[in-house]
Amino acid sequence: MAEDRLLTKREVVTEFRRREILRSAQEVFAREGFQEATMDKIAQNAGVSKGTIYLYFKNKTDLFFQAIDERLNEFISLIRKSLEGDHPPLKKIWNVVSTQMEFFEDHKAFFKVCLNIRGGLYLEHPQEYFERLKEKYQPYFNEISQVIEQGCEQGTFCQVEPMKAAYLLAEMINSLILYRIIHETTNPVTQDEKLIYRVFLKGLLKKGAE
Amino acid sequence: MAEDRLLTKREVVTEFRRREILRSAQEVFAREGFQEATMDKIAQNAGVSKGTIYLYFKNKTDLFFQAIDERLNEFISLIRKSLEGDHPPLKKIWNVVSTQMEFFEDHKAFFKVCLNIRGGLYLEHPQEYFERLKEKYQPYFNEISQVIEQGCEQGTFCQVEPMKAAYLLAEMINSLILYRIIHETTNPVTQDEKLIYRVFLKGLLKKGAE
DNA sequence: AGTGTATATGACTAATTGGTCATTGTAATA
DNA sequence: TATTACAATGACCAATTAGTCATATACACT
Repeated sequence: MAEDRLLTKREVVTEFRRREILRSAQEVFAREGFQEATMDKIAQNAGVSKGTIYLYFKNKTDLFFQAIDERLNEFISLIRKSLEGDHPPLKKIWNVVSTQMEFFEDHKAFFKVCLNIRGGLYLEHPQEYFERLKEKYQPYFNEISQVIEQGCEQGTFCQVEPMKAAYLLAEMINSLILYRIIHETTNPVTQDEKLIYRVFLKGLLKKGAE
Repeated sequence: MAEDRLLTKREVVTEFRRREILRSAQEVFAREGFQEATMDKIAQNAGVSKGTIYLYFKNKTDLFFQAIDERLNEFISLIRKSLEGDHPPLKKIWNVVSTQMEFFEDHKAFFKVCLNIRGGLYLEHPQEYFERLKEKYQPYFNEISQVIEQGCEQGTFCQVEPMKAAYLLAEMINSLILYRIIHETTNPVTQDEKLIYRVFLKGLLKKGAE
């Protein structure tokens, strides 16, 4: 922003509205899924009228993906942060596992939506939106796959396609989240983190390497 | 069936219709997802009129879940078969991996739908349907978890919660299927199978065990 | 062949809901 | 305070579609 004059009241309200609608949308979509979440419900939940939503968002699909987008940004930046610095691959993998587990634990409702749309498997939306999501996810997989590649080069891990291994890891984490949701587990996630860490890493470890 | 007299023409047609509608539904749901698949499309695709569908199925949701149910039966029975006989856990795990990979490879479209509804994460359907699906999946997880338990007892695997490990394995397989769908891979699945087998098993193997 | 019964049809209905727009309200500015 | 420009509203419209039902058709049985 070039100017940093005080915002007028109108600008403040505008920004507030936008965020309030997004927040409401995240809530309702997470609770009811895309189809059942009507614009009226979202509007009411946000304390605005339906027409107002259309001043801020092009249409329902647009609102849906912007709602997801916001959370996804948060997630990606957390992962990024957990990979900062110069640590050995083993340590970094551990960071990914625990960061993701804890984020999803904190946002179970969001996660439900996310699982449904990941990979563009959730039909009934224009392809382009999925393309954008895929791009958005890309850095996540890239970073993990880089870590794995490092491990390979250093001789810690045995030879694997790093990108595939990254997918493996991501879904191993998802699987235990799923388990927790289905079985309504509320135990601390620590044990699950350790399980993944151990299986994944021992699976990749080169004989003799530590 | 107590009697095995010849079926009348009417009974033959009736059975044929039912199967044809189911097949059509599987096709359209897989291609378009639940919402976009209209009863008219399914009817047209099956070569019957819309009203006819309602003679065989209660409503759209019912048709949807019956369509899934049929395929799921097929899948479960394949897995069952692959676990028959008295083989060591390592061999059995291998059988699960390759059976599932190949089944999903042959039914990618179905798999898309399945991923979306697994675990009841696909909202906008009555809960009871998910409960039934969950039950249906249960034997799959049970069998795998038994194999793992065996491995633990025999001292091949290290101590893990067998059910969680079963979830892990299932999702590891899913992850590579997902990878194949997203990247439109058509390579033979063999390599992917080996990757899973190796990571999962080496991850579980007890030190010193083979 | 004739008759009764079960099945098939598709025009129609009712309900839902995304999106619009004329009207009303409100903040910024002179 | 008066004026203007923009924001908010919600009744309304158009489109979609699951499900129905009166009518038509085809089969089974005598």
